Amino acid sequence: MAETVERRDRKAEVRRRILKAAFHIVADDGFRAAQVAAVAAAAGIATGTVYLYFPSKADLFAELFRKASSHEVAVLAQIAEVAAPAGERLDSIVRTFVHRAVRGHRLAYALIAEPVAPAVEAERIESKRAYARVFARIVRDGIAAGEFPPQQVDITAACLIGALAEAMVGPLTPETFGDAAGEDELANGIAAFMRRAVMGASDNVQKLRGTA
Amino acid sequence: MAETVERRDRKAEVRRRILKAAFHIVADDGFRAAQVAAVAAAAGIATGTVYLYFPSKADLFAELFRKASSHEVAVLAQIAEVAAPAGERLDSIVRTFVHRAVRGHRLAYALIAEPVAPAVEAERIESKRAYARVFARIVRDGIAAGEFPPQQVDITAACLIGALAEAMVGPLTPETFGDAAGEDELANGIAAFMRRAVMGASDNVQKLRGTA
DNA sequence: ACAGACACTGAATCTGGATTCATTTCAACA
DNA sequence: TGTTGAAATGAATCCAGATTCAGTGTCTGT
Repeated sequence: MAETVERRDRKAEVRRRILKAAFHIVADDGFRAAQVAAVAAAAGIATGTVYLYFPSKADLFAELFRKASSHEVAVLAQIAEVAAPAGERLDSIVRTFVHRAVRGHRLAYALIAEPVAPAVEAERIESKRAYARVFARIVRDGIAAGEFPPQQVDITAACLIGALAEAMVGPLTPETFGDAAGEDELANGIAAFMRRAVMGASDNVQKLRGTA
Repeated sequence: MAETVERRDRKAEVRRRILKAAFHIVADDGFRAAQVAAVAAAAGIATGTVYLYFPSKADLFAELFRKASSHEVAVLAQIAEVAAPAGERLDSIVRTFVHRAVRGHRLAYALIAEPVAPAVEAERIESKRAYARVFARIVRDGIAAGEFPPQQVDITAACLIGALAEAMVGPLTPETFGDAAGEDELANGIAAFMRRAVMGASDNVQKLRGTA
């Protein structure tokens, strides 16, 4: 008979191992390579065993996606909390996002743009909302501080994550990765776009202020 | 025998009928509802007949996607050619895009965000490039006219189409369509975002200029 | 009116994985 | 060491559709 601790730990450990194996497959070769049999093999268990820990493939990968993307969001959310002008925080976020995406380009592509099963797509949509909340907070702060002009915060936030994602899709696409401009140029371009988009100003306003 | 004009016309007509039937299915219920058998039934032919006109389902829907999306792009491209300040042209484009998307929301969702087969996804990527070219042209004109500040045009263009698409995904999602703000508010919000993003100014600069 | 050639039909086949489950192995307790 | 329930196995099964093709019309030119 016997139930506890040792066994519970062992089960938890196997579960973690499955998620880890699945993560590595996705981070290396994307969701396209992520069959249940491949995950099981990578985890060193039999195919059927996966189903003792997850009700279905969709559940497994939805959980995986949620964990991976919420980690990414958390990294950015931390930056968003720093005590600094909103414009600077936005800048840091873009740079961090681009840097991490380029470094782990296959994973980034999987999280941002790779076709996935509907249940996983639902997690992606939720993750975009989470990113949008991070942006929304910064924009609200910026408006409150008089740094940004008044605007429809939720729309701005959706536009910002959309802009960031789309600007990265090209450069991250596995078949053509590496073709495009360098990371810095890309980050600068996106950051400049975003600065203008939220401030309606940046350099321009500086210039005008100076001129005035 | 006989490669008659009559026959050729008839074949072309059947081909058109298949595409039209497929289009209606996608426009009504999305790609998810678009099985070959359903298309055949809607076109009033047998399943196998579809394969006399298209080498595979993927080819059929790739062509369909290409036609539908290039029509949308053409509509916007026409607006982009009008002789008017770049800022105004951008505004018209957003309004037209939002209006058409809301009116045909199921189709818009299918073209913008619905999960599709890889071959169709490739067409979506190409269509995004086409949208980006329309934006790029306007941005270039705006810079040349001194209306917009210098910027990395290709990045701006990618960001613009990303922003536009992402801002529409929420409102267009079939399950929640109709929940969100009205069309005008949405279009205004997006247009304002884009104006700021390309001009780094809009109202703000006006204000500052007036103040100076 | 007939022979080909061509076009259409739709039930049967094929396919790539996900999922199941009868069987085997393991681990804890007597 | 034997018994028992839990855990693991992986080959067999299932599945949803795409694709095929042998059989059946339909048209064309003579």
